[in-house]
Amino acid sequence: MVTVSTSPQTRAYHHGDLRTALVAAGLKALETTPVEDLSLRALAREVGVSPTAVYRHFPDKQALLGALAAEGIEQLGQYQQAAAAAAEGNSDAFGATGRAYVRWALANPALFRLVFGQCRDVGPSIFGDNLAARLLQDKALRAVRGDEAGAQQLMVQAWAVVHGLAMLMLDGQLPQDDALIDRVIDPRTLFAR
Amino acid sequence: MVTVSTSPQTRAYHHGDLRTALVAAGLKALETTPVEDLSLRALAREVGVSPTAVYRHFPDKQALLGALAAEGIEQLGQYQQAAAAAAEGNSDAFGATGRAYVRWALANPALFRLVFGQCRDVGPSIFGDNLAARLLQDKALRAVRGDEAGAQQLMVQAWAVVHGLAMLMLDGQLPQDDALIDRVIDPRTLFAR
DNA sequence: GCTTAATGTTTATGCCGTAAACATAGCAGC
DNA sequence: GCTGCTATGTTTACGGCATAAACATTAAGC
Repeated sequence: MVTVSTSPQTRAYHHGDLRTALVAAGLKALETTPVEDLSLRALAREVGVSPTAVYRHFPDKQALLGALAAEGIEQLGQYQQAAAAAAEGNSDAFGATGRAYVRWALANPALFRLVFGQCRDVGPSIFGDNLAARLLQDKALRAVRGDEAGAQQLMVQAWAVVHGLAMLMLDGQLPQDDALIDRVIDPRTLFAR
Repeated sequence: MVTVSTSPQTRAYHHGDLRTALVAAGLKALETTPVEDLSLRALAREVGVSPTAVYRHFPDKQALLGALAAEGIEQLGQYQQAAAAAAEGNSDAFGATGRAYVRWALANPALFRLVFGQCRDVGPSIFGDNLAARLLQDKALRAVRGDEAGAQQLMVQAWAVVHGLAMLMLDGQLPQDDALIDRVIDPRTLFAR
């Protein structure tokens, strides 16, 4: 059979960079679709490839989700870093990174859920070498002026507050009210030190 | 056709109380199975009924999950109330209910997730007439000695901490360490008032 | 240029949720 | 006591899913 270009753009048999395309499509889909509604077939369709082509680049669905989660935690870290930089010198720079955490979650609900919910056997814990984790550690250590044990406690407490607030808002248990975020992550009432 | 008892127990065409049996089977399944692996067909199989019999009692899967969630929030409230009663007069009765929240979550991971994660259009927010919500409100109000605005803030902060801690532990981001729960929910360092 | 490995496709299996049509049986009124 | 209605199950069917296996195409190295 002669490979005549009958259509405007002849579809190449090989995609070129399917893996990247799939991750991009996944991230885009998560902007409007909850993670549990994400399907490999839909992604493949979106990218213009057969339903099982995915398996040439990911052993299974979990692996693809893991790649998306890795992108997510990276983006979260960068968003927090920007907020921290903007609040540099501010009396509550620590709080600023916490508020950024919650705001990023609200802006990227599905991806946020994926990052922290799908990590059963996928990615390492946030206490890896990712930006968000390093920010948390740095800020906490600074807040307690070097007290190691105190920093450890503060870190977990702070993480719990912002994570819990984000989750409750995402799950509709609390209104997604920006002012409420400020009222909860309030340095005057939150921690006693 | 004669209805002869050929088998030890003749299976009645009608189950008797299928709805209750399904909920019970669902709760039992959630003890060992994550909520996303729960299937109507498996539940029907468990109860000994055809795959579609479920639809005589629930319009769809979400409705069944909603019924399970309702059971869950009820159980959580009772567990917290027991803990609160045990800590009555204790200087940190408020903290006791918070620690109970986290411990119940760790003991019932799938059900806890269902209660707070599946409520998109299922159940009302926890701020309904359930026990857990009332406990939170009472304890917070007492902690601030009647200050309404302060109680509101404290309530959300406290809920966020315990919910975040529970989630992070369930998702493997923090070790499920009982001592860590005590260190996080620590009245001396958690809130400044 | 031929071989080979990488990358896609086709086909198939066995789950799933759920809709529609049909079967059974308890019960209400005569 | 018979009749018919309604609640409750069953059967059958559909389309979608993840994934496995066999096959096709193409790019890259010798």
